[in-house]
Amino acid sequence: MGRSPCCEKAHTNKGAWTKEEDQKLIAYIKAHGEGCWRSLPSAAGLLRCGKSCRLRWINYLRPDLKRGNFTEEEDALIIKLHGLLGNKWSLIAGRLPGRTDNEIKNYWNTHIKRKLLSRGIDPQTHRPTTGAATLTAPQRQGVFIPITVPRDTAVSDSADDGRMSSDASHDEDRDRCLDLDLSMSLLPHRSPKQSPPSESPTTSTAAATPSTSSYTGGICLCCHLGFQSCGACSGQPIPNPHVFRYFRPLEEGQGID
DNA sequence: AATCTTGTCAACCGCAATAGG
DNA sequence: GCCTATTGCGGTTGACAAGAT
Repeated sequence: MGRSPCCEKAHTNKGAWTKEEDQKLIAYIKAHGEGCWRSLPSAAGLLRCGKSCRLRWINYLRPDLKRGNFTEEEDALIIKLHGLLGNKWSLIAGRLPGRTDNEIKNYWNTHIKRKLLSRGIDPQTHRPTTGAATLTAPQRQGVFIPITVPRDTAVSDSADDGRMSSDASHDEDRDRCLDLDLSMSLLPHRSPKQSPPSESPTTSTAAATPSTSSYTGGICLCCHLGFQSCGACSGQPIPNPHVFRYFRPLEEGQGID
């Protein structure tokens, strides 16, 4: 039998949205807010399924969308995040204010993929296309990251209010280990009323903002995932008690451009 | 000018995760 | 704990535009 369709397909429009439909959707959401996508179409007088309305709003009509070309900084950030997260477009989008997962996915498939290939980098594994035949499981899962971000790219600082650690550590470790400082909350997202904005100086994005807890130490993502001796954390707790941190040692001869 | 090819991106589809009863 | 409804995500498609022939 299978599951029932998300909506009565016989009575819904498909394809490109008209201006009238857009206006109805915008007006409804302005009046009632987001959510209840299932019942929204009928309530808003739209012959669309809820899914379609949600997608239209999120990808096109939301007022906080940036639109326009991606900057070099965004490019670099997407590449870095893809290297860590793989095709988790919504997670990547969460780190790029004003960008949607769909937009990033499209941009990746049409621009960045080609860009990486032209540089001789496999866009899936983020490794040089030559000699990348045998990959370990962690590598296939995107744990290994290519070093494709130019040293002078200001991603870490400008795009992320200083959370990316590019300061201070201009020692040997800086050349040996790329600290992406990609923090993921271990705990449920805290609603704004519970979290004074100034409370978490080390986390900028709302989605990554951990709540206070009794956690006593951060966790290296490699160790958490069970990869033995990642080398970067040496099993030591990470100062920020609420985050995973990912480190990837550079390989011999592999440098930051 | 007409046709073909390629690139772009909005939208759809199916599945998985989550919420609620 | 189970079942169903709903939401969210990622892969894919198809319409349209731009460029090439």
